[in-house]
Amino acid sequence: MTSFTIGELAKRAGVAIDTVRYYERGQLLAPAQRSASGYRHYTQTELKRLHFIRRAKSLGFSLEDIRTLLALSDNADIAQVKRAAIDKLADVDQRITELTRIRTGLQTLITACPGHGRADACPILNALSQEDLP
Amino acid sequence: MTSFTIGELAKRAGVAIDTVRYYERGQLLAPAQRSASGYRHYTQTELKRLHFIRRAKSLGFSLEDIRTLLALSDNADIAQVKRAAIDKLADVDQRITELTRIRTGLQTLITACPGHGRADACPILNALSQEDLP
DNA sequence: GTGCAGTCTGGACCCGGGTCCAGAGTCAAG
DNA sequence: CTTGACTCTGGACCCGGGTCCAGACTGCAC
Repeated sequence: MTSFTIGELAKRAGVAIDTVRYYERGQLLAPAQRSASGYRHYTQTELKRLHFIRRAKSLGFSLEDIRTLLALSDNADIAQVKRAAIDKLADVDQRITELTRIRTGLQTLITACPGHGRADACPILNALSQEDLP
Repeated sequence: MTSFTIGELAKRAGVAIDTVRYYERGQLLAPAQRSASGYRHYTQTELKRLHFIRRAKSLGFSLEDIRTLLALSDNADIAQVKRAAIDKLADVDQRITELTRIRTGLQTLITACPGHGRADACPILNALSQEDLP
């Protein structure tokens, strides 16, 4: 089985070497082996695992979330993996809803603001200085 | 005009006293006055401002973002206010777009996952292990 | 066998957003 | 006037998620 060094691994995954070691400290990713001299050696398995970590992170999972996902996937507990994903989706939906609400508010204010004239004619100033936003 | 102490303010806004002082250090919120002995005194105006800060924070704005939003209300130049609001709107749109991308990814995986059976039938685990990362 | 790139370790540092603490001063009830 | 709760300041510390050393060792090519 071909193996490669930490530099190779990092390069193939597009992350920094320090990040790989950081993940190792955080129990997310261990090298398949160590050489006699202490060099870390990785295989496709670890590369996939690292890809998994990066992919999950890009989907908004924290490293803590990912630790959990990895533990589940090591157990092949599909039901729990699906539940974790559903929870995360609910999270994301919540954030989108909130942002959409503020977006609407901002849009309304911008549309109503003439962009010139007296300060008390500016709905943006009025809304921010006096009112609770939604 | 009724005023209250930092403890009152913190309690009414549901934040820690230290957080109020932290916001003050970060130029987000200053007391209306200081007593002769140095005690901070706040009014409804500051309470509203603090509520605004917490709301904006809960929506995912950084304190830096919030500083900008709040600066709008201190600014007499309506054209500049409007421009800043438009910038902020673009920010919000960007966040929504990013979150929507994440949401779509998650939704697709969840829909395709049977939630039971063999691990290699779980698209969540499989997708997270793929090498064709976005 | 030497030179240079790569790797090792431990620890410091960064940023954002707080949180906690010590020691001193203040306010108000009893 | 005392006592207990509150507040003041400056600075240390925490967490997450890295990033960057220094100094020593290793591996490979020439």
